[in-house]
Amino acid sequence: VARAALAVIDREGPDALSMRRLASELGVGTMTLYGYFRSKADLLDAVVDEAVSDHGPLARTGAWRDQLREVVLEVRRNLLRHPGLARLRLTRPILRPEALRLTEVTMEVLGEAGFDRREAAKALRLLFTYVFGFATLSPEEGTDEARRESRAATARLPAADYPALTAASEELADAMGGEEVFRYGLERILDGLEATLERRHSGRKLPEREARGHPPHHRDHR
Amino acid sequence: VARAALAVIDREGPDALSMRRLASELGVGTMTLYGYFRSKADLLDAVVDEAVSDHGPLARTGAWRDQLREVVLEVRRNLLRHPGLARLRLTRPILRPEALRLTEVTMEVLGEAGFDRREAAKALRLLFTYVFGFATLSPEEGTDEARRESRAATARLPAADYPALTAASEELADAMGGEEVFRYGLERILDGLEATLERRHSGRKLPEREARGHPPHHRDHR
DNA sequence: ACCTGAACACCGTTCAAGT
DNA sequence: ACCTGAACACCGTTCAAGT
Repeated sequence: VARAALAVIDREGPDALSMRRLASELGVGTMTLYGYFRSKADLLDAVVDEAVSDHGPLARTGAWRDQLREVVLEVRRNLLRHPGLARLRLTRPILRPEALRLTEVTMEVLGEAGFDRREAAKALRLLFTYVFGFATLSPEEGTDEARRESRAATARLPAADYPALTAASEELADAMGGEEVFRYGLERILDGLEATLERRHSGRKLPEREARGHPPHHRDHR
Repeated sequence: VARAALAVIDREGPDALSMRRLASELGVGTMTLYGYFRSKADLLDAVVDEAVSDHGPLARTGAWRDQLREVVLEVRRNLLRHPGLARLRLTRPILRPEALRLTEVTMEVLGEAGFDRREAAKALRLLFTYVFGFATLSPEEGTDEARRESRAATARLPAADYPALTAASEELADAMGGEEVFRYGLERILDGLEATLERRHSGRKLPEREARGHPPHHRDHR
């Protein structure tokens, strides 16, 4: 039942999915669907679950950095498989056991790498925020148009007031999406996690202020 | 005109804004709005522009890392000022000159730090993906509920199959949102950018494969 | 010209009536 | 019990008629 809804979304986008549309697609009365799902939100939850559950097994070999990359790329592949769902998933947290396998593996890897539970949870959030954010901010299907719009917008700017943007017009358009841009950001995040870990291993702990979430040298503007 | 729409969204959320609703709010006929905007999408563009334009001036002092943090926090403050708009902004690229001031400053800072244009564009994308992703994935208003749901979900899991998640149940709930979690991720990203820069300064260039977007040791699974 | 009510083609959901 | 058509309270937008 949810699979039919997923098919509609994959084919025509999430806006095309209506209860009436889906019902006629299935050859039943509209209200019949309410026998299976209490509301449309319920139905969408089921669709997301359906889509999330079909990820492959994860090879747990190699250094922690390689394993983290593997898990993030698996999440990304999952998101790209059903592009129309990325935005829906932003507001529907991952809660089902099958989907939490990826979270579990990530937490295990982070733990083995040397992060304590508190930091591992935050590192996990960073990684997932990035994959989900990138998938919705830079959807694969919209990249070409985003590039055109970016180029047009930077071309219109007065070079005197916007020297950096006009000079980097082409590079900015390129960076509107695509696998290479995604990979660059991911490696930087992994670099960042590695740096914290090295700092810890070398005996130097984080300064107390930052450990509490106050980055050094930061003046609060409120 | 757009300001009235923004007020409705701020007050009752983006779903409450309809052409009919806004028209009656303004005491005019529904179709009068179509004299100002060609469609609802047009109206929403104007609303986003309205909201984006009200950011303060940026102090450009300090090390590049501090400046980048400042700019990212300014974008975040902007997003938090109109929480209902975060999701809308995901699909509406920043194109208006005023909004591009922040982009310009970011590119300038990255350039002065030592990134070439190509890399600066990708670093910019990473930073913006993170703020926007965090704002939509972990909205301030939804954090409490997300924490409850997270706790409930991890509590339901069999500890034998999910050792890391059940052990870190509390930490994971804490990491569902909030300023400290945001800051942690931001500092990691800045660490990552710093690491690339240091690698470059020390004369060691990125290995050719990674420079082209192929991270080292990665086996493509497709 | 400018504004707008009626109408059209849709929604999600409630409710009561069908089998 | 299970299914569902009609109805309700909404949408965005077109079109033609009002001033």
